[in-house]
Amino acid sequence: MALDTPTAVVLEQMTMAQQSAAHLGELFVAASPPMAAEHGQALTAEIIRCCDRVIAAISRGATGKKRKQVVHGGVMPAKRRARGAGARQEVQSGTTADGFMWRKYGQKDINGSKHPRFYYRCAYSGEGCAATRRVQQSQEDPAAFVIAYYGEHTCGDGASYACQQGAAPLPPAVIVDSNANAGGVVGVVDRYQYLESPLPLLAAEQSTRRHGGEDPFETSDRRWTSFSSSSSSEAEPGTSPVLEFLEGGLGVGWESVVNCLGFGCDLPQFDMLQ
DNA sequence: CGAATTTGACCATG
DNA sequence: CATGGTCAAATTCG
Repeated sequence: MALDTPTAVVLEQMTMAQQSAAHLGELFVAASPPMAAEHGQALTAEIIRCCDRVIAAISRGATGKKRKQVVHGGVMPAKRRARGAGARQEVQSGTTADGFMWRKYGQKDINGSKHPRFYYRCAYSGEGCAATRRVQQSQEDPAAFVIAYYGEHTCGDGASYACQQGAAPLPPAVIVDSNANAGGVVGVVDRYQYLESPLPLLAAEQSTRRHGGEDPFETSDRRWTSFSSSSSSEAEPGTSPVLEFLEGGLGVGWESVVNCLGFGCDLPQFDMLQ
């Protein structure tokens, strides 16, 4: 495990922070004064975005040493991602829904792999958003998808992304260190119960389920109910789930992140964080 | 009928 | 030259 390197710790903690914020955002959905709910969701979206930038910056720094710099003659191209270029983040998840709107632009059978690989770009790529992701059904666990994220969403205005549908309902995920040789697991984030997806199934999942004979999804008990009808939105009388969550320290060890930063791990340019 | 997906071709990379 | 990532015409979907 690479958890003993400062960079890995920061990456893991920031990812946990993202998921915590996403969870908090869901609690705000059910918050009693609609005004507070709105502000709460905006704030959690902001937190998620900040974490996203930190992860991106750190990942860039970590991979930059190994990645070959392709120098183009001054023109923009950079269209095609270098083969095997490291993902900004790689997660293993039970669903391909991550709160963002993606448009599929390709599918490919991969040589050693039993399942095809799907290529998505941000639904707002037309507006210049460069975010991209690659989804592949896991070999060992056919019920899981390995999702690699590339690029960053640029379709946002600071509080939220145009392509983001509320707080990201991040499912339990295994965060994989894409910089490690054999895709070493950096950390396991399974602190939350399985969250229902507010989104319609994406094409990859739909087609997988449709044609499935021994398809994992056909036999799965998982139910995909609407987000708003989730029973978890009913708060116990007298207690606020939002407050409970906050009192629990956001569920994230911020100290370890701060400590890590304080001990001077070689973080990349922070001006990129804006 | 417009929008999203599918699918085979194209092409960069190693 | 094989492989993986992207393009774009054809097709399907809502």
